[in-house]
Amino acid sequence: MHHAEIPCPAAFHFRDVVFSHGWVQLPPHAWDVDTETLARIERLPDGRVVRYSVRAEATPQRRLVLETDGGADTLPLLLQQVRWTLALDEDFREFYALCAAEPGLRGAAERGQGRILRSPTVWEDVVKTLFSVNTTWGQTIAMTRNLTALCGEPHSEAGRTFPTPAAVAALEPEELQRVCRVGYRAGPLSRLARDLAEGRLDLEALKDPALTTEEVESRLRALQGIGPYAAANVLMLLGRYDHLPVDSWFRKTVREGWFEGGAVSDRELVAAFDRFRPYRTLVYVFYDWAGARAGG
DNA sequence: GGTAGACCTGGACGC
DNA sequence: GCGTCCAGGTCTACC
Repeated sequence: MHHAEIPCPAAFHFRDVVFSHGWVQLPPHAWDVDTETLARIERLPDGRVVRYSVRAEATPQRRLVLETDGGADTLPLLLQQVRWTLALDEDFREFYALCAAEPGLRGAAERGQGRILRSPTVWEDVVKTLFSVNTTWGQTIAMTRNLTALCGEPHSEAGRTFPTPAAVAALEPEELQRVCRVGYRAGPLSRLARDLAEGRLDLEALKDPALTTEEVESRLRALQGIGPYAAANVLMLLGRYDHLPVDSWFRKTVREGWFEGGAVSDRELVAAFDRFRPYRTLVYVFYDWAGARAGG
C-alpha cells in the first residue's frame, strides 16, 4: 500500500464535499462510515485497475491522506485526480464575500463550503446526470450499479471501475436497456459512448477554463438527452456556477424556502436568484433551506 | 415561444 | 392483485 498527503485549503471539511450532493452513493464511489473514507476503483490510462481511498486527518482538517494498492508510480496521477474530484484548486473567496451579506449562507462561508464532489471524467458525470433525469434517485443508483456491473473492469478484491466509453460502445442499446434497466436512456447513452470511443467527441475538452460558459453549455446541450436541467448540473460539476438546475427538487425547495410553498412560476423562482450572480448554483446547493422554512 | 404528449422503469398509492 | 400516477426532464410536433 502506498500513500501520499495532500494539504487542505483553509476551512476545509472533507465530509461536506463528499456529501455535497448524491454522487457519493453512486459506484464506483464508496463511503466507509466507520473510517469516514471515500474509496474508488479506477482504471489507469495504462490499463491497470487500482483501488484508492481518501480520508481527512482529524480536526482541524489540514491534510488529506491518499492510499492506493497501485504502485508508487500511480500516486502522481491519483493525486491529480483527487484534486479535481474534490475541487481542491478552486477559489471560493468571491462566493464567501457574497455569503457574508446573506443569513442563509453564513454557515456555508464559515465552513468553507462550495466544493462539490465530481467524477474524474466528464463522461462519467454526463452519464450519471443522464441517469438522474426523469426518474427516482433509487433508480439512478440502480442504473449506475447495473452499468458498472455489466461492463466496468473488475478489481482483484472487490468492486469495478466506471465503464469506459469503449466498453459501453461495444454493447447494443437493446442490451443496455434490458440488463441495466436504463429505459429510453439506452439510445442517448450508446450514442454518447460511440461518439467518444470513435473520436467524434471530446468531453474532457470541456474542462478547459478558456472556453466560455455559453460554449460549454452549447456543447452539452448538443448531446442527446441533455436538456437545460442536465446541462446546468454538468456545468456545476465543471466549476461553472451560474446556470440553475431547475428540476422538481429545485421547485419544491425554493417554493418552500422563499415563497411559503405557494404556486410560483419557474421564471419567478429563477429570478429570485438574480442577486446572486454569478454564483446562483452554489447559493441553491449550499443555502440553509431548513432555516428558511423554519422562518429564519 | 409555449404547450401537449410520449417516453423506460418501478415504487407508492388507492381501490 | 391491479391500474394509475409520477419521480431530481427531454424531445418533437403543433399552434
